Formats: sequence, structure tokens, C-alpha cells
Amino acid sequence: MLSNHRLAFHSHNQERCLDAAIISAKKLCAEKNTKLSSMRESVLVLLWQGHKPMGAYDILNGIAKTTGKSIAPPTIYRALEFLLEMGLIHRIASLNAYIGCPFPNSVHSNLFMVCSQCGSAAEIADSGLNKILNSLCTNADFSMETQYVEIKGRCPQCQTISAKSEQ
Amino acid sequence: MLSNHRLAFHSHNQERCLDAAIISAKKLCAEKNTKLSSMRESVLVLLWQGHKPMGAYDILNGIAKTTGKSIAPPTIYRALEFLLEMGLIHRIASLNAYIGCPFPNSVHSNLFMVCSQCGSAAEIADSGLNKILNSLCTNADFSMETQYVEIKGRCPQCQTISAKSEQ
DNA sequence: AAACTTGTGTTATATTATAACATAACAAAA
DNA sequence: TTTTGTTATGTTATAATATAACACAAGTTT
Repeated sequence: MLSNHRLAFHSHNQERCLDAAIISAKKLCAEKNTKLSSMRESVLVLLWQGHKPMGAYDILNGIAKTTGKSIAPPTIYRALEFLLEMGLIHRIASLNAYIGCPFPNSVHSNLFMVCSQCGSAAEIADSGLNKILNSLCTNADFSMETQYVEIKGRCPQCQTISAKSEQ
Repeated sequence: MLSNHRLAFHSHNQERCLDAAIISAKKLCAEKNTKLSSMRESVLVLLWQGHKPMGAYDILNGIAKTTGKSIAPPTIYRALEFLLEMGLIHRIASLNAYIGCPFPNSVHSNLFMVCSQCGSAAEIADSGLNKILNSLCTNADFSMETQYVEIKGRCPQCQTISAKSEQ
């Protein structure tokens, strides 16, 4: 099972985490004969600066702020489209938001746990889950293309915080 | 396991299917001390006339056409909100669309199989899936509130159609 | 350099959803 | 049976998300 819930829901060395992601991303693009242009890299970095999903317009504002330029939506959506195709990020449909993929090199289908309080999200790839989804599709004679598995709830930190405030 | 994939993906007596749903919906509202007003019923009927998810504005246009009145978005969104709360319909996040729930009386969490060609959707509630989702959440110390499990792919009919056209 | 390909910029607009406030409709209390 | 309260709906405006269509720029291949 691949999971980043420890990283996502607990503090850690964010900078190392980010560097590793960018290096890995460049390698992956090279393998696929595509380029991680500076715009694409900026979007990826921004998505990796937190483990929180960001909306396209949050990203737009973030990039506009750091570059000082004004940017139009299509620029961002194009970068997102590219990163999605490369498997470097994911889209979380229930939030209309995007998030960096913690393990882009392994082909996997994924589940997200999204905290309804702090907005953090963890990605988990579990073979047991994938098996059961596949068998359900087989039974229904349905051929799977892509899957969205998104769980909204409370992350460990927000559970303890709200438990404290209720004392 | 609850599933309506046979109904959703194959033709059947649509009228009986619809009548039963409305009767059941009224009973359910009575139990919950709420009312299925005529607007809410119209929206539910429309959602039940096909097994296809509909966008809010499709619903709006549908209602506007049958009533001859012009209707504003909030009217539709309010009806949808009510029906969602009653468990009579579901929202499919990956499509921004809504669909009638085939088994509103049983508490269940659900999976949708959405055909990427014809747009039909089947709902399946499987206890094995729910167990695994629960255990994944427990392992991550994550407390679940709601879940979205949506699979995009080809329904049986569209598979055979595309197989034919490739001959 | 000419033609191609790929990535961005720009403008406009489509699509989905909600905020804020006004009115109606119906039931319960005075 | 008015008044009051509650719930549902109407109305206007706008927010938030996403894409279409076309122009330009930069690098590459021929």
C-alpha cells in the first residue's frame, strides 16, 4: 500500500519533500519526451508547497503574485492539464481542486482523504481497494477507464483539536 | 449488495420504475416530517425519467419547458439540496451532475459507474467496498464523513456498440 | 530562412453555483 | 380570523470554475 497520510497530516521537512518531487518530475518528463516548462514547474511547485488541494484560481493568484505578471485562466488550466497527463498531479473532483501526486512513478489508482476542516488531503493507493473495484466492474460488465475515490472527513490533527475545544 | 446496473444499463419498464420511486419518496418525506413540494417532485421525476445524471441547468431547462415558466437557478439548486438531504438523489462530483437514488430507504454509501460514452450511471452499494474504505480510514486515523466513489468507463451496451463499429 | 511544432498570451464566453433579499403560501397561535 | 411564524419559492446579481478560438513567440528541423 502506498500512502502519504503521515506526510500530509503531520508536519515534516517540507523543503526536502519539494526538491525531491521536482527532480523526480523532471526525470519523468524526460522519460516521456515532454518538457517541464517553467510555467508547468511553477504550478507543480506551488501545488507541492502544501499538501492541500488548490483550486485553479488559487493557483492563478499564487503564480501571479510570485511572478508579478497577470495571468489568464487558460495558462493555468493548460499547465494543470499537462501535469495531470504526466501523472504528476491529481484532480479532486469533489473539491474542484488539484494536488501534487506523492508517488508519480508508480502506476496506481488512488483514494483521497480530504479533511473537511483544514483542507489537507492524503493520497492512498491500496491494492485491496483496487481489487474490489475491479471485481465490481467485472460483475457489472463495466470496463473501467478512470476512478475517483474521495473521502471527506476529519484528519487526525483536526480530530484532536476539536476534541480539545469541546472540553 | 445493492445494485441497479441491470436497470441503468438495460431497457426496462420506465414508467413503473418512476411511479414506485415517487410513492417511496413521499413516504420517506412523511417519515422525516418534510414535504415533497411540487417543484421538488418535478425535479425528482425529471431525474428519474432516465438513468442519466443531469446537470442543474439541464434540469432547469427541463422544468422550464414542461411548466412554460422561466425559472432561476436557485430554485433548482434548492430543490436539489432538499432531495440530497432526503437521500432521494445523489450528486456525482466528477460530472457536476445529479441522479435519482434507486434505493433511498436503505442507508448506504455508494459507488457510481458512469458511462463515458452514453452518460448512463449505475449505483452500487457493496459492503465489501465499504469495509475496506472504513479500514483504510481507521488505519490513517481519519474519521469519515462522506464518500465519493465514481468510476468512469464503458457500460455493457456501449462496449458492444463500439465493438460492432470497429468490425 | 521557411515551415513545423510546441507552449503561451489574450479575449471572450460557457458552465456551475451561491448570496442576498423579496414575496408567497400555508399552518399554528392569539 | 387576523397575526405571526415557518417554509418554500421568486428575483437579481454575481461568484467560481472552465474552455473556445485565435494570435504570437520561441525553438527545431529541413
